[in-house]
Amino acid sequence: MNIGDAASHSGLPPKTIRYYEEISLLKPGRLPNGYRDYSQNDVHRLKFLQRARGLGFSIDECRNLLSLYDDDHRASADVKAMAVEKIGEIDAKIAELQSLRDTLGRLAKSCHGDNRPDCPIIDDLAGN
Amino acid sequence: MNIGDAASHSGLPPKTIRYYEEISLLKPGRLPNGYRDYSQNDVHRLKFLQRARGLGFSIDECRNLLSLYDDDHRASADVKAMAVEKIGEIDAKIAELQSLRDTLGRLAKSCHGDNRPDCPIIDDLAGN
DNA sequence: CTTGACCTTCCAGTGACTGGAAGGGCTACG
DNA sequence: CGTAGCCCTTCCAGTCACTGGAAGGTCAAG
Repeated sequence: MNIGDAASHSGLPPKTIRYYEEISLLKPGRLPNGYRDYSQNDVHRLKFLQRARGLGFSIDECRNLLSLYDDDHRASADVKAMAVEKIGEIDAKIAELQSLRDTLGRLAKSCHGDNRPDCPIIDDLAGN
Repeated sequence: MNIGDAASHSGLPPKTIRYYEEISLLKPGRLPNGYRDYSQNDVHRLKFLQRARGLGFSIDECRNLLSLYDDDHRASADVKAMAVEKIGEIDAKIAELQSLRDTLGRLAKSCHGDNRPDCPIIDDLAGN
């Protein structure tokens, strides 16, 4: 299967797929004309990567997940530990964004938002 | 004021301050020995940038905010519009993370997390 | 005079792609 | 057989917002 087909089957752009190969996340075969040739297994890996990236795992984490995926004897606890840690990170990020949102919301609410120049948002940013 | 003092007053590392100068967010004076010399106004701009970046504004948005900050006659509506747009982006990001969190939480909960190899998290990533 | 902290510039790397140029391959149509 | 148009290849550069490090100049204290 050509890279274009692998792209449409996996939901990843060709550029990204080549990049994943460059950083050794998969190694498709090659046809005599030099074109990459993707097997069903390669496409599975690509879909796996697409989902894991979509869930917020970094490339390095994906590499770990793939090696767990490849290892039939791994303990599910290893995978669960990664998921739980990632959940913690996501929760922290949500809390941080929530606090930003609250601050900005408060500022926006206190700003009359008309043609006059005085603006509590700018005042706050300026430290007043 | 030296860059080190500007750094401690603004809460930004010297490297970042030099970078901000490189991308024309401020232009401190120079002493005869070549050292950068930061005025009170420069330090205000740096603090302003530190707060705005902390609120999640991009560098380009900060550039806009600074030009609004510099313009005594700008309408507060202009600033409010940026804040409101940013709030929308933050809300969207929070919703996205929340959905990731829910998915991961569901997967982690369904995984027994023991020494056995079968793992619903990996199965889900693999598309099963 | 030396030590150590500070400053300077410049170059390179991060993460995860993305865009574009230059060139070769493949298929269909006239 | 030529060519048009799409797909493929590699390689280089750019993104964003810094960050690290090397090589060297400056300054104050002891």
